[in-house]
Amino acid sequence: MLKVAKDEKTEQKRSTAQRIEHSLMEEIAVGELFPGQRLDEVGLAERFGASRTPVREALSRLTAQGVLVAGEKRGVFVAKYTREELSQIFEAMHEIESACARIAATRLNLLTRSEIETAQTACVLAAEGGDRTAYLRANEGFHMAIYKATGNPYMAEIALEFRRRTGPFRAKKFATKEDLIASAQNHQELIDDIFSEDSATASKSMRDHMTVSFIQALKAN
Amino acid sequence: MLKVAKDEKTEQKRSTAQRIEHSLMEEIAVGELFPGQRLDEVGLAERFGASRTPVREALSRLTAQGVLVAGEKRGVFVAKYTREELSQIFEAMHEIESACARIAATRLNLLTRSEIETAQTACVLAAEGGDRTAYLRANEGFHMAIYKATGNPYMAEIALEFRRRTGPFRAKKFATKEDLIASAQNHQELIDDIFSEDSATASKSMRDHMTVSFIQALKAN
DNA sequence: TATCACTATTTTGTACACAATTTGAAAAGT
DNA sequence: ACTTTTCAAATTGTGTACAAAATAGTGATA
Repeated sequence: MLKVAKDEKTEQKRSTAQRIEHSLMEEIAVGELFPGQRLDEVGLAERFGASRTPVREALSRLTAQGVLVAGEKRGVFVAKYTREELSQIFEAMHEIESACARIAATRLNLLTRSEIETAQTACVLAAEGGDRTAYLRANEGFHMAIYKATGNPYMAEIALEFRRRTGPFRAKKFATKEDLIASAQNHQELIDDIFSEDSATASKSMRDHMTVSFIQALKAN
Repeated sequence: MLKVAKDEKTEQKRSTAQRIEHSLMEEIAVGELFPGQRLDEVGLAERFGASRTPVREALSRLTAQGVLVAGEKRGVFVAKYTREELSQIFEAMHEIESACARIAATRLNLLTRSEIETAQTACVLAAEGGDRTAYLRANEGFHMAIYKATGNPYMAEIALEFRRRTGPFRAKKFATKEDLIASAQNHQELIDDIFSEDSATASKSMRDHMTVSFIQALKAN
């Protein structure tokens, strides 16, 4: 198979339902679908050129993941959180991220160190270039490299789930090039502490990083 | 509405799909459906007197929650974990439970203290009666009372999700009445430490409780 | 006997249609 | 003018049918 075919497979995944699910997830993460927006089954069916059945399956799964919520009225909506709820979500994410850093610090190896550094390089490049979208992606990659370094796919899974749920809200805080550069510098300190292989230091450093990040995000929402 | 009607509503919830979802979740938690077992869409449809449509929705949601997994062959299966995977899941659960205990210790109030004590009373009663099923339920209630005491529904949500995923595996370790009583006594120590309102003590106590619990569970699986 | 190919059967994915709720609005009555 | 009731339209939930895909089984050939 050629590269193109592989890319197509990555895009199409398997079924129509999965294609719709991933498309919606992407649109929510990027912010094309804004929080609170209602998702109409028939409308989506027309948009994707499918029937309601696969659309329903996609919506159902996204709801189970917490990316969408069933409103008290009819319809499902892109999850929208009050500042209070956002604060609670960030508190939970805070705990999980720092647990990841703590575990990762005890399990580092050459491969995972290298992957974290590579991801950080991408962050720095995107920040210096002032490319906001690229930085958002690189930032995800950086945190995912840390998740992977835990060697625990289940920790990684929940960390990633929170990251998805909060994506639209965290993205807001990156307005200027200076924001990007400041974030990338924060990463560097975090890396140093994780690479010290002292779990307490790593955990505390991640706590600080996330605290800063969340306070900025709360201000922007 | 009469009490009976309310119970019926609790049982039926809302839609056929949700009824099936909860029934399956229950059966998995109790162990009627054992890990690795294949779930057949048409078979379930007949069993629940419904068509494949709501069955598919239920299976889809349970898969998104990690209770079921899509096998490499056809069909969905009750999640089955190797001892290695189980160990990783327990590690993650370990982190989350102790984070819950830490947060709960800082946010206790009269209501949540009372709810934790009530849940513990139910545990002790079930343990002394040697009623394994009742103890399993009471134990869930006890941990859920702690989750609730965090005041953070999102922490509670992920903790509960792990609890569901590991239900069948943790249940195995409760074989004799002595197992139940020992577990209930462990609870009491944990309560004392959480009620001390010192977050570090509470967290450490939960870590110890879960460590013991998981080691026993790993032995039994 | 083993391997390959082809067919048949099971199973999954999607479309469509219908039934059951719910919401919103209009109309009627106080 | 405000409440209540009724009705219509939109929307969701479920059943059924059909198409596509995959697995298992059977047979043929080397």
